[in-house]
Amino acid sequence: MGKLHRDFYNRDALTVGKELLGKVLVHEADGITLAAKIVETEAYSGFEDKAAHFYGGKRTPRVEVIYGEPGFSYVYFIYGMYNCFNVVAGGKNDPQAVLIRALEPLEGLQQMALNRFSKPYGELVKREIIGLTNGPGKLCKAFGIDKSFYGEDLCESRLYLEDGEQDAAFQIVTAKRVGIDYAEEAKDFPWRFYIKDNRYVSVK
DNA sequence: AGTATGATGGACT
DNA sequence: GTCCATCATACTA
Repeated sequence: MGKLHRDFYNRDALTVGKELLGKVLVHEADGITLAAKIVETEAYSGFEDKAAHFYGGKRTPRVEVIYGEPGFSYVYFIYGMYNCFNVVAGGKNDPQAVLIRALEPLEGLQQMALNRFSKPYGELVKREIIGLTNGPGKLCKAFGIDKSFYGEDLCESRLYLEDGEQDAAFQIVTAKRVGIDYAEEAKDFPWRFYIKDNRYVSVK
């Protein structure tokens, strides 16, 4: 069960987005390990993607990390309340990113419950259990991912990705991306990927 | 089931 | 001042 290394990320976002399904996101925080399987992703790819924060080659401090080496984290703050976590793909000066949209918790459920709802896992009702990590803002809260994780090297830090179980036989569903109605023709690009029938997927 | 609405603040023009 | 790669809650049915 190895940590994913730089070459994995050094491809276009559509490929990386698909292949990230079934992989495991791990955060080692203060002696507590949080781990969860990636079940939903979205690709943001290239200068022509009107939904992407780097559309048209826009290059501001916020998106700078996306123009750098692959395998780093791009975290952004949205709607005044939430953080979203992306993996930088593609090569240098080739902007590609994969938004992690949903996870299936594997380890550290107690801490995730505390992070999300400020109460122990045993007190969660069913919809809260699903709600731990079934959205991009939710999973960041559960994993304790905030702006301080901007630019983390996922190949070298407390936050990383590793291979999933080998028996992960699943079907990949391809769908439109979520929350980008402003993006004209790009809003219909089929660049969202999720594991069919997984209950943690945010939008079916 | 679905639809609507308000929260809340940083990035950018 | 405007725009968000969202979410929780409050409705209607």
